[in-house]
Amino acid sequence: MTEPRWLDATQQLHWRAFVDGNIRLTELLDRDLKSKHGLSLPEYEILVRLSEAPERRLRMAELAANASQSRSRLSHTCSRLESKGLVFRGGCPSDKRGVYAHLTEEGFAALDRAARDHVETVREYFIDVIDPGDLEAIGRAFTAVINRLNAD
Amino acid sequence: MTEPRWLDATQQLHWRAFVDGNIRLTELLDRDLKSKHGLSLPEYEILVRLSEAPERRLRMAELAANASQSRSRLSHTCSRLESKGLVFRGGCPSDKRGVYAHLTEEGFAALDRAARDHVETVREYFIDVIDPGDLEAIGRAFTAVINRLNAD
DNA sequence: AGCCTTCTGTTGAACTTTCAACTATGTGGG
DNA sequence: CCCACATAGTTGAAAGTTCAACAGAAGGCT
Repeated sequence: MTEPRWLDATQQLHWRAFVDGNIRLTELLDRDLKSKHGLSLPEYEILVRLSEAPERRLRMAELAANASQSRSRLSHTCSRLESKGLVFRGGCPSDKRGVYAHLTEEGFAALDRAARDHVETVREYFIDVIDPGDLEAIGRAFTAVINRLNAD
Repeated sequence: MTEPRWLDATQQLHWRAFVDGNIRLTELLDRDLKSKHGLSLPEYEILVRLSEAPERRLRMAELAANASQSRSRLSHTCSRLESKGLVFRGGCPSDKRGVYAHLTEEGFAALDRAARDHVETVREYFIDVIDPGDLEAIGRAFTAVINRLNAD
């Protein structure tokens, strides 16, 4: 067993700031959406992906991949969203195994309402408190992380 | 109702890269710890805080605050860690309501083992794939976020 | 065709987190 | 001292997530 390459003091400081800030920011955004719109952050993310898809519908597998959720989890979450009337599921003609999740009109309206508040909160606690250059750095860095993850 | 200040295209790109990369990175780290050491990321975080505290013990409330968990959640998580023998709870002499969570020797050893793998994974998927300057930017940015959150 | 393997999505059970009480102790004011 | 009120931590049930197993359909091979 070789000695691991521990982070140096500065790296550690930055990493920990990220871990802490990230947890707390995520929690805040989740609470904010829940209290104002009855949507959890993962639910919100699903609605966003659907709203951006052609015809506002996506196959379950693709939606799961876009939202970085397991299929099982998406299945459960979709059932909840369906019972709220924000989403409905329809079959896929070309592949009888397939299922399309569609955003309903009501779902689109709910997303629109939620997004208006959400963006305001994201600004208030993130965008507006950091340096524009640092935002670019974050975008660059996490794009690199995604590429690294995709390389597996 | 005023029109919200939507993010511009570039801000949106960076923010989304962060949201996606962050989810996937967190998931990877969690899975990695679980499969190799049977610890979830939140459990790991708790052990880390305890290991750094004087005498490797902290009051429940303080531990909850450090690890950004609710008291209730910490209580449940601690029970699990206790049943694994990694933590034990003892009373507080000066405040009879109080409870100290202590890291056991076994807990410390388990944390040490886990940390060696964890740091390697953090490097592999984060530290080593991003620019050192971007890491600084991330540290700076999330420190600002934390300060903003604390201002409430 | 028949068979075997892979892929899609769902299901139910186990586990974790959240939420709303609740107990017990501390604190400050009359 | 006594009371009301705040604080520490726990609890159990509800809600959400993970995990393993499953049914049905597609694809490929002989």
